[in-house]
Amino acid sequence: MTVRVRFAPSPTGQVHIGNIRTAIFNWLYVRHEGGKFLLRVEDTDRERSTPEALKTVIDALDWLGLDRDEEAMFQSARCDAHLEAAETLLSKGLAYKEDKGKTGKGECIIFRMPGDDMTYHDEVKGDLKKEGKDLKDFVIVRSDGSPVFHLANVIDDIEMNITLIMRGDDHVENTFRHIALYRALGAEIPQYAHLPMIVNAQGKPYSKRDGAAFIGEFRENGYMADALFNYLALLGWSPGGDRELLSRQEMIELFTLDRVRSASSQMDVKKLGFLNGLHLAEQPLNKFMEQVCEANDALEWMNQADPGMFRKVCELLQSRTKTYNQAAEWKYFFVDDIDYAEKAVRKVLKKEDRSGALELLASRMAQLDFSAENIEHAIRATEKEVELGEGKLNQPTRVAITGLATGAGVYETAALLGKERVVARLLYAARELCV
RNA sequence: GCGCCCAUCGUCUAUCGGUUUAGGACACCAGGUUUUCAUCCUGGUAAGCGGGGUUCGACUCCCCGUGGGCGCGCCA
Repeated sequence: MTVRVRFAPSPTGQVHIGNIRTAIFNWLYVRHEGGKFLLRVEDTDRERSTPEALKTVIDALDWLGLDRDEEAMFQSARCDAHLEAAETLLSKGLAYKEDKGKTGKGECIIFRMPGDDMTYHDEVKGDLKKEGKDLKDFVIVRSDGSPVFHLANVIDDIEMNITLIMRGDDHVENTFRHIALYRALGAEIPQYAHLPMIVNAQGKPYSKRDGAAFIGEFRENGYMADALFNYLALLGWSPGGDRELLSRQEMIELFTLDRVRSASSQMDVKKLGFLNGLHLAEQPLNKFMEQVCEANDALEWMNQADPGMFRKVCELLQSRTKTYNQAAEWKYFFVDDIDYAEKAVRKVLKKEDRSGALELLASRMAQLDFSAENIEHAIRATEKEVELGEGKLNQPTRVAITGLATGAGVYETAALLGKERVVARLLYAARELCV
């Protein structure tokens, strides 16, 4: 029998990293096994399940490359099937009607737990058992006639022929109920695998209060899909050995459930950032450029940037970029009116007056055949002339021509900027900023 | 309260009873390279929650304790 797994989100808003991590593990597992990855939209909450929320889910899956193998199932369309199953259980005496008096709407349908002790094997947590006395009957159809999660979930998993259910471990206790339902319905019981939670520094479930928690936020913050995928895959799973930077293909080959941990793990944004830098640097230049543009499409100057120049800037800065959003700093390459980082100006230009040196440098630069090598010589010569130590004029030059204290190599940066801009900025800095 | 689950450096993890002075990565610290910036390189600090067993031998198995998480809805 071919392996079939599903990702079953409720489209009620943003997609949490814990949820998407569950999707990633399901996907990795099924791609490793050569089975089918399916999507079931649990949209029974008609109030909160909006088309926008559904689109958010789809976008998140697509962004991360979690491709599905069949059309999605919508739970809201399955109500009749759920109710029919409830009737079957009722007719077999496996469920009963009762007015628990909580809603004032009359009787609901309650599933009768067999009362036996139950055990099942969890693919990540091992053998789990629960005593019969702790397994209580539960409502499967509300008194208003709507099916409850447990029923809908199981019926749909049966319909979709799901062979392994991988989900968050907050569902561990539900599993006993679900298995009882499977048995009552005479369906083959799937395998189960429960994934530990992603927690914050306090050990509590990681939430938006702890930082970026939704997949859309990471995307907006300039992270790469491959890096987030890699990072999240490593949260609770390890291929063994010392491997961390992994391609999707490698992860597929290496992914097995017996290497999934059953202890919760803490989100570490710094490590994600590190991994992101690695993945970013590995990209082909064209791909990198494309992504930078996409991530910064709100920046007017970038949209209007000369393509040739933009390419050169990307080439120069790719290796030192951690997130796509950092490209917002590259503005000084493309506009005449640049922003100066106040702190850099104060520390590098004002603290010790470099106006004379910069003025002199500007006049030397103006005569130059403008190559990185010649620029370096010009800076060296200027330092000598004004009796500054070697290298002392590098930072002032950088701040003067870029407005920032960090960037690519200053000679290359100046060369790329072009003589006209460099000279103008040096003069401006010497006359206006050094005082 | 009851039930279930979990427990290795600050963090993510390796270790599937013995090749271990517990390895790697992030972070941090110190040097070096870069006559600048970012990288990069080298080194360092840093862990088996406590107590009992089992065993020739335990981080690894068992029990108790402690701590944390989850569950106990006509939510999903």
